[in-house]
Amino acid sequence: MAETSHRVRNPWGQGERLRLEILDAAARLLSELGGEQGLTIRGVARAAGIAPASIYQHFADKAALVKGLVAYDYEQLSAAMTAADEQCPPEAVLDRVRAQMKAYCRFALDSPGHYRLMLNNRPISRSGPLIDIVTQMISAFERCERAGVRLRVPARRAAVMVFVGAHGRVALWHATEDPTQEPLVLEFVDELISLVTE
Amino acid sequence: MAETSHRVRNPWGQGERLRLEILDAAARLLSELGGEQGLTIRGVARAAGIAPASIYQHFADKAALVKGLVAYDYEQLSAAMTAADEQCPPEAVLDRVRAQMKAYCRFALDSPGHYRLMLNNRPISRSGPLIDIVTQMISAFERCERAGVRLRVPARRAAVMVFVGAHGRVALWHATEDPTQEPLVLEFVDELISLVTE
DNA sequence: TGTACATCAGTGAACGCGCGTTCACTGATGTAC
DNA sequence: TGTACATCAGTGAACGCGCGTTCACTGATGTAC
Repeated sequence: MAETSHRVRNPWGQGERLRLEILDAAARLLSELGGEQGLTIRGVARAAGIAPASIYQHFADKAALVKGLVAYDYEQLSAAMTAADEQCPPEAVLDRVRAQMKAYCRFALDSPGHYRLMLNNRPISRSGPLIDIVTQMISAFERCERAGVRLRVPARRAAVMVFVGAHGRVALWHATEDPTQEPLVLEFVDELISLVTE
Repeated sequence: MAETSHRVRNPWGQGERLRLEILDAAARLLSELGGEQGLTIRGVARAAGIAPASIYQHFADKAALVKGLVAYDYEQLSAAMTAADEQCPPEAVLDRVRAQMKAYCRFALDSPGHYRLMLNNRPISRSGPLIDIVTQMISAFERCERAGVRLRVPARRAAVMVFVGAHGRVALWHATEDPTQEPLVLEFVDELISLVTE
């Protein structure tokens, strides 16, 4: 655990680097622990190889650190979904919906601790990163409709149902962590999408 | 907080009563806090008006206390669903499905702390109280099929999709705790059911 | 060019707190003889 | 009937621990003159 050699401090004027090192260490810790309960200032400091007091130069308190970590995670998730979308041929509109939702699930499956943290910090008001993701899915379904795909419910409802269903599925998977069920989670997305389309 | 008068001890031979008093106090505490983080041995002892050490006469350790509380909660949830089922005329098969799922959601809406605790303690293996609930929903959908209700997917899949969707919806509601959205959660159940039926 | 000082990155040691758990105990109520 | 003892319900005080946070500090690197 303890570093054998001491950390070399960042060069003059580069103090901001430590902020990222701290977030990185916190992210690693959260992945290892799989939950918020062990995510402590002292633990992060140990993981980053610094003194606990050093964290306070970059984050006002523990809440600010967690908030920073959540924002950091939402960026990753959002980027992964966009990348999955762009991987598809632009005219394969339903595949683009599928790819984005599966990227969402992939993130949740690969980083359960992160996902739980993101969703347990009262993230939903009338706006916010999670709402942005839902909005993105709504757009994707509207694109389907414009391309002639028949939906059994309005695009907005379809997006919400698929998103909510996918969240329910990954949340239940988190409750088991049974690796053999992992492919079933992604199949569930296909089922959901085929239920809202004709 | 502190009791003004001292608790009167249970009569000779009735020591087991305290077990229930402890579970009751823990349940109350969990409702007030809305989360596991403040559910401590010392907190429960305070809420029950006893000394922390007294808890160890009935529970081996904190984990055993939490386990006891979860079992206690599953009994309540299961009973509520059965009661809702029996409230309906036996031949109103779809209403019975709706009533049971809505009772499930009611519990989750009214007792977020309890619901989260129940679902975050790795409750899902090949058997267990949550699986029993899903099985009960599968039976309810099979009953619908036998009564001539047309399902768009097999009864088993329909039950899983509705259950997973409902869980997703309440879990997202927990992330907001916006009371104005509470009726929407129950409407979502109707939407889910109408999606899997024709 | 030297030198005094400001600024920077980061730390060591301490604080008070609440936690889970243990252990020897207290005092009331039952039972054996 | 009394009395010694067992059993019961429950406790007080202490333990060691890890936590979040504070504060005065150290030592290196820059800047003003």
